[in-house]
Amino acid sequence: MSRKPDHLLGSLDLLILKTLESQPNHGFGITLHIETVSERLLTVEEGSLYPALHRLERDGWVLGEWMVTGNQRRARVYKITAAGRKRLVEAAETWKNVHKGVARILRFS
Amino acid sequence: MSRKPDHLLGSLDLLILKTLESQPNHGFGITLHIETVSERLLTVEEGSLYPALHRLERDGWVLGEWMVTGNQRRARVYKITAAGRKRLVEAAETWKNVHKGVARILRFS
DNA sequence: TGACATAGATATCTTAGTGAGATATCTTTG
DNA sequence: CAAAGATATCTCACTAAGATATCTATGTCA
Repeated sequence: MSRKPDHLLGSLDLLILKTLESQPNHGFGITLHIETVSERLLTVEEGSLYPALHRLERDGWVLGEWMVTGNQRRARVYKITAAGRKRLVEAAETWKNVHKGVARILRFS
Repeated sequence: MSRKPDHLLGSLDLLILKTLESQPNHGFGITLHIETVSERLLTVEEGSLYPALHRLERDGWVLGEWMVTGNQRRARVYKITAAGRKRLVEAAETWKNVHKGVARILRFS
């Protein structure tokens, strides 16, 4: 299957926020979640994911902290913030509207 | 209504090709078509549209020529090419798959 | 005449996403 | 034990799309 560039079509922030809605998770876990739940329709490159997480944290939509575990493995766990939840609602709304708009074009052109 | 950057989410090429599928049209007409058929859910900025048309022409998906009319008004009319039709099918497929993937995340997270 | 719609172009800017490479630890298996 | 593969994060260089803003010009209508 040829992987097209830009195949996430600007929905990565939405996907991350939605993934964190129900529970905190770390970057790698978020990737797995998105790929699993989408049944491999979506893939997430590390080079897209980590910058996206940093952006989301910078903008206050998520809060990350280094996980403290028994072992030495480092993992940065992200929680969605209150602002992030509002942002999620907004982003989902936008996404649905764009989808609706595009669907209308695909049907009636 | 606040206009978000990138609100077309990478779907502009698809929208243009789909618009041209049934009949040739010029840039301004394409804009009107997309905005009308989407019932104003989508808007197309000139600064996005014309570069997109030039890209599509450069890549051979559409063919443009200056319309010859009785008056002095210039308009460049674009037709979709055979390659463009294939590209359209592909792009619509990709779009549907991404949509399906995102929808799964939005439902089951 | 002035306003507005039609029609097209482009320069600059920001941003997202990719690809590639780097680092490091943990687990499994030969 | 050693190698391989999975887990986990990060960053740099690059490309490309889309937004904003501005410009030109014509046609129409009040």
